[in-house]
Amino acid sequence: MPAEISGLRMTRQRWEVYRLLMDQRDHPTANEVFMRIKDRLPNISLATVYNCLEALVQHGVIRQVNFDRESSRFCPNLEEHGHFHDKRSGAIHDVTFKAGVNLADVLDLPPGTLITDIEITLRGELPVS
Amino acid sequence: MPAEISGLRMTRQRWEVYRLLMDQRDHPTANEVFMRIKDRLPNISLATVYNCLEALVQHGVIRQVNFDRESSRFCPNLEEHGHFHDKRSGAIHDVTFKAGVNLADVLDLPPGTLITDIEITLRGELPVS
DNA sequence: ATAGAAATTAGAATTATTCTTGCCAGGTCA
DNA sequence: TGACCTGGCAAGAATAATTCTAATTTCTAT
Repeated sequence: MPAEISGLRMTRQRWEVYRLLMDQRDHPTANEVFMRIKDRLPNISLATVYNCLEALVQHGVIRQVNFDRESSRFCPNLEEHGHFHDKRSGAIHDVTFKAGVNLADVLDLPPGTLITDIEITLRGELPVS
Repeated sequence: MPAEISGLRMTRQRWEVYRLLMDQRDHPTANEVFMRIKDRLPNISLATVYNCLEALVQHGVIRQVNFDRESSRFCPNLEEHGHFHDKRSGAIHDVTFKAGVNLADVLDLPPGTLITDIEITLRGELPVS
């Protein structure tokens, strides 16, 4: 376990939460993290899971993703990307832009606008394949 | 008051909620709608405001907008657009695409994907002007 | 007018998240 | 080494937005 990540001091709990997200990149909720992590940390509390996730988000190590008013989900992908929610399976997939596209370029914003954060959410159905 | 809008039967309460949103297009929350509407309907309940907003959303007459896990906000603009949240003023502004841009075209999605809904949220600061 | 359906109301219930408090571990400095 | 001190953790209480429930009122169609 590294001493810190992006300036955030690692603890056993933070490290396990982080590893879990890196290993299972299916955008779990705080509660799902809590349930999955019990194997390794049987005594961890839900509040600690929330604390760890918040600390990781605040240090830019993971991202928090919201769909409507559902429980927040967490994502270790730091590349600029959006999220596609497949109604059929319920799964959430990362979506990237086609090469060369800069989202700020296709939006009509007053010149000089400073954008600090962009969030893109899609809902629909993947092809049956 | 029309008998219905988009197939939704109008009632006094629904009509006033709808008018309020059309007149004050600043993306109020359910609670803000509730407080503002008391002038006209002193006996309306918050539950009714929620019911009316839900009915209007479900019939596609208005849109529900979420920022992170804050209270939902409501928007009468049915054009395809995103929302920019100005950190300086706290205000929310509608953002449209530049002419000729189709968002689905700039995203990397498996061919055949059916998109039913797109949501774009920006955060940042407008120029001081 | 009247029966049945739908909408409204008030308040209770729910749920995700945050807060509070006490405790414990690990690092620091003498 | 040993007392201290800071920060993190655990457990459960508290919060806030929203939804649900049950009872009443209003509509609609006959």
